[in-house]
Amino acid sequence: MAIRLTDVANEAGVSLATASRVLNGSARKPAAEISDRVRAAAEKLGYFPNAQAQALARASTKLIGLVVRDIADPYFSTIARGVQRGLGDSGTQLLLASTDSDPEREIEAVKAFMSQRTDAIILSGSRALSEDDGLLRLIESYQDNGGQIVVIGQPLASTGGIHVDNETTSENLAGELIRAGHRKFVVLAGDENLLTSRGRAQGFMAKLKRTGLVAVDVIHGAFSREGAYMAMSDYLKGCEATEPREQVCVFCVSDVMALGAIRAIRESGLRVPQDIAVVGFDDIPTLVDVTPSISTARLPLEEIGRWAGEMVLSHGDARKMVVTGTPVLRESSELRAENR
Amino acid sequence: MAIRLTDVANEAGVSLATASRVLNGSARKPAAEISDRVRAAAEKLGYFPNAQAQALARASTKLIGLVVRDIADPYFSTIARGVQRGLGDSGTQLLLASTDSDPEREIEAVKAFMSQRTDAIILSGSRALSEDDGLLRLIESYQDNGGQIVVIGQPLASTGGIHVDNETTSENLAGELIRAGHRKFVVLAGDENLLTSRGRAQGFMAKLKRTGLVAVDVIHGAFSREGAYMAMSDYLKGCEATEPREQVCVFCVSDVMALGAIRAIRESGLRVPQDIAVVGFDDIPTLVDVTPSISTARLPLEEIGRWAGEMVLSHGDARKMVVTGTPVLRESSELRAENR
DNA sequence: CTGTTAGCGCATTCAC
DNA sequence: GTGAATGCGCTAACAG
Repeated sequence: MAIRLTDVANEAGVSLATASRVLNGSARKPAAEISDRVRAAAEKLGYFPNAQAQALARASTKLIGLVVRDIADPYFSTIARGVQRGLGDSGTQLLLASTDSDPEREIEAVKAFMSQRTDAIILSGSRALSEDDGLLRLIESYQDNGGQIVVIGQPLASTGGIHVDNETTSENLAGELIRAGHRKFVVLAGDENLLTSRGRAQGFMAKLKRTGLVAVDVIHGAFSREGAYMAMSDYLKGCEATEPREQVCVFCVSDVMALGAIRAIRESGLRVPQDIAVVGFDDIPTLVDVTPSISTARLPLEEIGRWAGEMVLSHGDARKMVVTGTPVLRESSELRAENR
Repeated sequence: MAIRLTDVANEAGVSLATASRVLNGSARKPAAEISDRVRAAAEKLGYFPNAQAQALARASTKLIGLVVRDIADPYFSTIARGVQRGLGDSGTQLLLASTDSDPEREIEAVKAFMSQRTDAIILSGSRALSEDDGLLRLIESYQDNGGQIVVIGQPLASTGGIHVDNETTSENLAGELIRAGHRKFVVLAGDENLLTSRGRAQGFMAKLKRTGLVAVDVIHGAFSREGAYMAMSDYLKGCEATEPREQVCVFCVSDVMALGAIRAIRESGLRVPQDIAVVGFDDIPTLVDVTPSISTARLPLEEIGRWAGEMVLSHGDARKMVVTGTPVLRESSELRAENR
C-alpha cells in the first residue's frame, strides 16, 4: 500500500541496501551522485520509512512511554510538556497513557509500553510503589530486557529518576509558615497510601512537632480537587459550633487540593486568608491566575519533566537526582491583622 | 533479548502457529488443553508480544497520533484527556506531539506519525490549514495510504472531524453581551492568520455590526496568554489620557487570552468588571478557580476529544460533526451599576 | 563503494 | 485442530 524502500531503490536504479544507506546515514557513505538520485526518488514517490520495520530490524524503537494519572491535571500536563521539551528534536516519539489513578490501569499501561518495546518508561504520579504490586515485577522484567525506567517522585532502589524530597520541602514550608506567625494548623493530607501525599503530610507534621506544635486536625481523603473540597466542607460543617474562630492555616498536600479547599471555604461564606489561610504544594502554572495568590512549595515541574526526558536520551540509567521545593508565601497565607 | 513467541511455543511444546493462535484469538480455536499450556508458558516466561512485529505482520499498528500546540495549555490537555477516554480500553495507544505553534514542527509531527503508520491522526489547534502548506499534501498522501485524519476545529473538505462553529458561537456570545447591556466593545483578536481566532473575532464583530454597533478597537497579537497580556497592556497605556472612562467590554478570543488580559488590567490598577469587563472563549476547566468568574462561550472540550477518539475507533472516515458553543455570562462581564 | 542475503518477531496462508 | 513455510519492510553482516 505505502511506498517501500524497495520501490525507492528500483526507481533510483540502485539496490535496497544502498537506498537504505543514503536514507538514514549509515557508516558507509554512498557516492554523492547516487545519494541524490535516491533522495530524489524518495521525494518523488513520497516515501516514509516504516518505523515498525525499522524497529524490528534495528532492535530499537525510538519510542518512550509516559504514564500520568490525568493529563488534564496541570501538574501532569506541565511535566508532560517538560518531557517533550527534554526529548527535543531527538526524533524520539512519546507514547502517553493516563491511569485515572487506577493501579490496574497503570499496570496495563506499562504492559502496553513493554509490548511497544519503548526504550524507556517515565512513571509520574505513580501509586504506592513500595507495595508488592505486580508493577514491581513488571518493572524488573522490563529492566532486565534493557528497558530504562525513570520515576518522577519516589524512585525505586533499582530505578533512576527525579526524586522529589517531599518531606524536607514540607518541613521547610511549615517552618516558613511558623516564622510568619501561624500557630494553628489543619492538614488536608490526601491519600495516606500514596507515597507523595504521605511524605508531604508527614514532613509538615514533623516540623510542627519539633517546634512544639501539633496539627489541630489531619484529614485524609482523595488526593484530588474533589477530595479536598469534600474534606474541607466536612471540616467546616464540623466546627460551625466553635465560633468565633481564630485564623487557622490549612496545609493542602497539593495545589489542586488547595483549589478545592478554597472553593469549599468560599461556599461556606468564609474568606481566604482572613478566616482561613490556605497553603498548597507544587506551584502549578494555574496559580498565576488565582486570587488571592496561593502560598505553596514551588517545584520546577516543567524542568523536572525536561530532566526526565534528557535522562532518557542520555541513557542515564538509574541516575538519580534530588529536587527540593522552595516555599513561596503569598496572599493566601497572610496572617490576620490581629494576630500579627 | 526479550522472550519471543517462539520461546513460548517451545516451552509449551507446540508450534509457533498454535502459540500465535491462542495468544491472540484467531479464527481457528486450538484445543482447551493446548491453550492452557501455551498461556501457562507465556505467563511463566513473561512473554510480551512485540508490537512492532505484530504491526508488520498485520499491516496495522494500533497507534494513533494526537498533535497539539501545547500540552500544558488547559485547552489542549482537556482535549487530550477526552481523546484518551474516547480510546478507552480499545488497546489503541496514543502518540503525542506538541508543536509550540510552529508550523514546521507540526509537519514534522505528522511525518513522524506517518512513519509510525498510525491508523489515524488527530489534529487539534492546527495553524492556517487553508493555506497551501506542505501539510495539505502530507495529509492527502496519508489518506491515500489508508490513514484517517480527524481535525478538531476546522475540518478540511477531505477530512472528518469536529467542526467548532466559532462564528456562530461568537455571534451568540456577542448577542448575549449586548442583551446584558454592553455597548462598548474591544476585541483582542489574537492571530489573524489562525482560522480559529479569526473566526471568533469575525463572528463577534459581525454580530456587533448587525446590531448597529462597532468595536472601538480590534487588537491583533499572539493567540496566547502572553499575547493578550501585551496587547492589553499596550491598549491601556494608549488610553490613559481618556479619563474618566466608561465601562468597556473586552472580548478575548480564548480564555487563556482572557486570563492574560485580566492580569494586565489588574497590574494597571483597574478592576474587572467594574472598570473593564472581560469575556473569554472555550470555558477551560481552569476557570472554576478564577475570581471573578469569567464569562465565556462554553465548548465541551473533553467531549470533543472523546468524540474524536471514538471517531477514530469506528473508522468514521470523514464523518463530520458540528459543535456550537454556549454563551455563559458570569461575574467578569457584569454591567457597572450606573449603566444598568 | 555497492549489491546479495539473511534474519528481526509474528500472522497467516497452505498442507496435513 | 495443528504444524511448516512464506512474507511484512527494513537493517546489517557479508561478499564482491
